[in-house]
Amino acid sequence: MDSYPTPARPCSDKMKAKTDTTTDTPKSASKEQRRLQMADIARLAGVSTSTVSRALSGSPLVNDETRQRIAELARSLKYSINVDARNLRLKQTRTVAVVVPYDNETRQHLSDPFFLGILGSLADALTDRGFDMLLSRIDAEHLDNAAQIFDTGRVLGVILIGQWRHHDQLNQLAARHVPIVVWGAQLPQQLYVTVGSDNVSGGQKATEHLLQAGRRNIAFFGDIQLPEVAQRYEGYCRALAQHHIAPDPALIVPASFVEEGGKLAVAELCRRNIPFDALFACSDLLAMTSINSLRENNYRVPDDIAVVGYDDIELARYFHPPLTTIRQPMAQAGLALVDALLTLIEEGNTGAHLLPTELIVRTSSV
Amino acid sequence: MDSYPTPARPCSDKMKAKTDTTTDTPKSASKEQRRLQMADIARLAGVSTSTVSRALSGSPLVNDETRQRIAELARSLKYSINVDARNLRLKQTRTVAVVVPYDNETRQHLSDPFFLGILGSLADALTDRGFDMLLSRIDAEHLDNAAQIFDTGRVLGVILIGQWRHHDQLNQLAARHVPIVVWGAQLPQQLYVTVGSDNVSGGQKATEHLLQAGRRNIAFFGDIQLPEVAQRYEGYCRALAQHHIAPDPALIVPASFVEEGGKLAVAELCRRNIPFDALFACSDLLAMTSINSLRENNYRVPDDIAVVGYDDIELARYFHPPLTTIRQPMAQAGLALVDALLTLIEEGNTGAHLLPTELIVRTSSV
DNA sequence: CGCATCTTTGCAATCGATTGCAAAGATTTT
DNA sequence: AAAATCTTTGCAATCGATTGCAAAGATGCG
Repeated sequence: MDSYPTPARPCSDKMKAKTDTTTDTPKSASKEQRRLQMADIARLAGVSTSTVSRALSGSPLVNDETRQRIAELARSLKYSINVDARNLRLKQTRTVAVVVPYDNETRQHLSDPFFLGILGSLADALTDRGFDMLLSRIDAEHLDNAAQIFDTGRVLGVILIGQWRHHDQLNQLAARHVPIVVWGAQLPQQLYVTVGSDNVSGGQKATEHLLQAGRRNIAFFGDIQLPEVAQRYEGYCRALAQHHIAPDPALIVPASFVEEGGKLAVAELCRRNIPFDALFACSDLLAMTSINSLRENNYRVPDDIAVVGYDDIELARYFHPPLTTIRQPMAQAGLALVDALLTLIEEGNTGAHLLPTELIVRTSSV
Repeated sequence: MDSYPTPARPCSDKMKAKTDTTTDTPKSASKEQRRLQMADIARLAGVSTSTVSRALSGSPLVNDETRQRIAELARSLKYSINVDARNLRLKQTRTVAVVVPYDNETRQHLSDPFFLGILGSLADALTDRGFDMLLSRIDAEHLDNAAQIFDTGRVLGVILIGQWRHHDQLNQLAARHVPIVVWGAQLPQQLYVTVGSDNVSGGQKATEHLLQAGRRNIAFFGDIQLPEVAQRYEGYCRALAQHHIAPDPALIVPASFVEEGGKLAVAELCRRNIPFDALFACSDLLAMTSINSLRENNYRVPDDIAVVGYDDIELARYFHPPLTTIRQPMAQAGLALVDALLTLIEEGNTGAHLLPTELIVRTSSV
């Protein structure tokens, strides 16, 4: 592995010192002016860099009038402090890593609208709190690589969007004291912090809603290997149990979130000729592709098949028919993830955070 | 403005020096071990930091066997280099800023699926080339604030997703030699680099397609204040002109990209009782919300009104009816933006980049 | 007027890496 | 065996900021 690339443009200290004594190199200085630094401000203000540093950081050790002058100068020259140097000296940073796993097999990159939405919500939450956001992608099969970005010291913690099947890797990270918060489901023996919606009650609400509508053969579309989906499935089973219905294994289709998941799942049900009158899909995307397939197979939605999705992505309401779904509070999600990370760093692990879900009834189910 | 916050956790150099001579402070050292640094590796390997540095960066100046040993040690201890320190010394960075404007009035944050998609595509392109991505948001009315992140020295350039109406501000940035590439339309007297799809030909293709289908009263939905939309409008006019049709001002509705844009636009047309048999919407989102409104007003799509969108977001094909649209090549977009930025930095401004558009015919128009 | 106190500033060490140069050790040449 | 060369390593300066301490200047008090 080529972890430590050779620097592209070496620079010679001694040569620099030489040219310093001479006047400006005419060629490069003409266009590409050197970035402004604190020493420049100091020179122009006739003070030392100490004073500039103190002035700009609001230290009481500097005369008010001096501070004004320096601040004005810095502003007028559009000087911005070199954050790398500052971070190095202070051993601190205001940057948070946000990591999005991608599935190496399906090459599915950052495409699910729900995850993209979370990203937007995170950008908002971090910006509001004055943090920068370093976005990166990692192979979903090696979530533990998320630690690397932390080890480089550029970020104070990591937010990982998507838990996948790698509970163990995440536990290892937590054991190494990597400050990490994961969007996903809370699991037993979990050392890391999760933020996620209450999947069990979400699944239960969706199923209960379909049962209330008189449906009895409710198909479940989703990959139970994924913890979040597994919990939604548990909610599904609970709701059925309350109505004294045993879950029918034939109605459980392990549809993945990939592109044609819904199509394949519907085809599977049709092929096996299994009667069903409702469908709970574990994501809105899955619900939408499923509805399209149902339509192609001459099922009417909701008349023949009532459909409930999950997520409440923005387009759910614009779909035809508008999608009944379980809303995960996206705006809250970003805030909750950021707060969880900051709390983790300051106070240690305070456990998992569950966000409430809400049944949004539109016309795909009634 | 509070641009220079006071550091939260000051650290005393002299005190550090004192504790260094004593043994470990039992309390803090027990759990929160200090981050590993090059000096540690050097000490454990029995060499100097120079050698470690050279070994990890693959310099030929170090003995192969020594390099092996050091590399192995670093790997086993999961040592990662401190990127801030390295960047500071080398005066270089492998980080690119990606800036997404948000509309302060509508508080519309990062929600259009197309922009989110570009983001994903950028994340891919940057990761592939070994760059990190620093994501931030700025007020769309002050695009020039995008320079600030560059002035801090943390990024080698800026990619701005969305041009809005602020051609002038962007030109100022370019004049200041901020390396910036903008997703948007090429305009006259443009100093900065843009990457965008060929909006004129895109608009033309969409309109031509509707004309071919025999439609004659084609409504145009979009905010012509935005350069990209203006160009699509120009394409619309050209196509009409080729068929000797004069654009009818009554059919031009300045729908914005906000949530209920389509609904309002359709309502406006209905209210004014203007006959139309086709609709070209300047984004898929707009097309979708418009179709929903049309349906509520008892128009059939495409029988009564043929609709063409723009973008070809993933959900366009899953919509009902599946959306005819102009595809902007999203995956290419990320690559093109990154390449344009790198070229700009290395070779200076080489002009605007136009990506081809493609008419994707689905059932909303035929 | 002299000395103590307070306010304001600058010097210099420091953060963790990189690299030119010098020098030690190994190897070859004469 | 001595000199020349090559290989490998370490020293120390450097990147741009921060901050403890010392010191200069201003002010107050007896």
